[in-house]
Amino acid sequence: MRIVMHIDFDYFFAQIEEREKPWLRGRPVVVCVYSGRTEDSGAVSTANYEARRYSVRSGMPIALAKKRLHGKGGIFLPVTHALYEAVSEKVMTMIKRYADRFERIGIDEAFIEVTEQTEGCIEKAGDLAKAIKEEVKRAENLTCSIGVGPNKLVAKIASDYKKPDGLTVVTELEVDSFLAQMPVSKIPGVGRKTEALFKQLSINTVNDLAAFSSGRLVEIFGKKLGGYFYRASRGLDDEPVKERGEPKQFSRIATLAEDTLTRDTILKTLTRLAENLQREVTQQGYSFRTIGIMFVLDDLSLHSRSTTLEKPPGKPEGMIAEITKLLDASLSQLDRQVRRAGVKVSNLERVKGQKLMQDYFQ
DNA sequence: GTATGCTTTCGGC
DNA sequence: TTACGGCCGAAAGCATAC
Repeated sequence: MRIVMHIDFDYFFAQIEEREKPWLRGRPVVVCVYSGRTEDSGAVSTANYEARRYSVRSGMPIALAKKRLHGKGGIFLPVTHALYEAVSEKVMTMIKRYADRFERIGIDEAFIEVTEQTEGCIEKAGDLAKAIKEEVKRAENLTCSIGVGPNKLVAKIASDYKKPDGLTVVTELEVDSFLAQMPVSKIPGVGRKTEALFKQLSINTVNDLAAFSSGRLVEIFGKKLGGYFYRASRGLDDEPVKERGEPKQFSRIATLAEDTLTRDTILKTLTRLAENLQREVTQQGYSFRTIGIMFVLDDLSLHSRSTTLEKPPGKPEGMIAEITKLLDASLSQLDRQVRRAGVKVSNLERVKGQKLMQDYFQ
């Protein structure tokens, strides 16, 4: 049997800010992405648990978070992404040393497979999880929550079970009873929409879901997703823990000073983003064949359009020319004003002769 | 009928 | 009363090739 661990750092950005500024401890701390449009426009990235007590959540408008924390001594800070990246790099390197295999999921999460070094012994895995938590606390003064289970699915649900600073170990024998009474929304991939659909079908708990036949689920959700739900409700999952490969896309998006449909205004922003993006992608040693633009309209709906070229655009001007074409094609279709504009490149290929970043550290 | 590739949308962090 | 980021990967939806 496999043993997999999911490690999730608690309110990562806000925790790092607290660590850097200890006087913030005990107060509601809200880390924000300010869009620059008005004083408070933007969204909440992360909030610490004091702020969450007042129902401040990731993704909510900053103005709403301020309202919820009115008179509560809330601290609002802008994101300092370079700092979080640097901290992430350190803790991930630390965690990797404990792993047979390591898979980083975003900036503050990772799966590790530990089957071999624990010889499949779940008690050893629990001790290992404790050791990881202690080292992370000692070396970086950060807490995390860890779930241990027979696969990625169970480990992920387990890490969410007790937080912050939690540790939940689920043995193979315990999987069914652990999952049975969970709300279906705890299953990764079940978001607001799927949850609502489940509710219509009187599926509220994982147990309810497990009572559905595989055929019925496939009918409703299709072969892939239906099959996934069928297996997930039984705690079954054989996704391997695998190193993250090469990146698949790069993008930049920005909020415009005001909603608009003026071609020139939008093109200026797209051009700036494209130049910035191209610099980054080139520096990282990639070329790209697919170029896309995307818009968030004034009702927050999404619109995007992309094109794939025969070969990578040689110079920035080539990229800008494509973006201009895409913009003109889009503008004739848009019936709402543009709030945010972005550029995306994909279909990446490593440029030969380019040194990998990691080669510099040998 | 199935595999493959491209574009657009969705959802997580 | 309303309020609203910046990324990423993957799914969905579609067309085409075999």
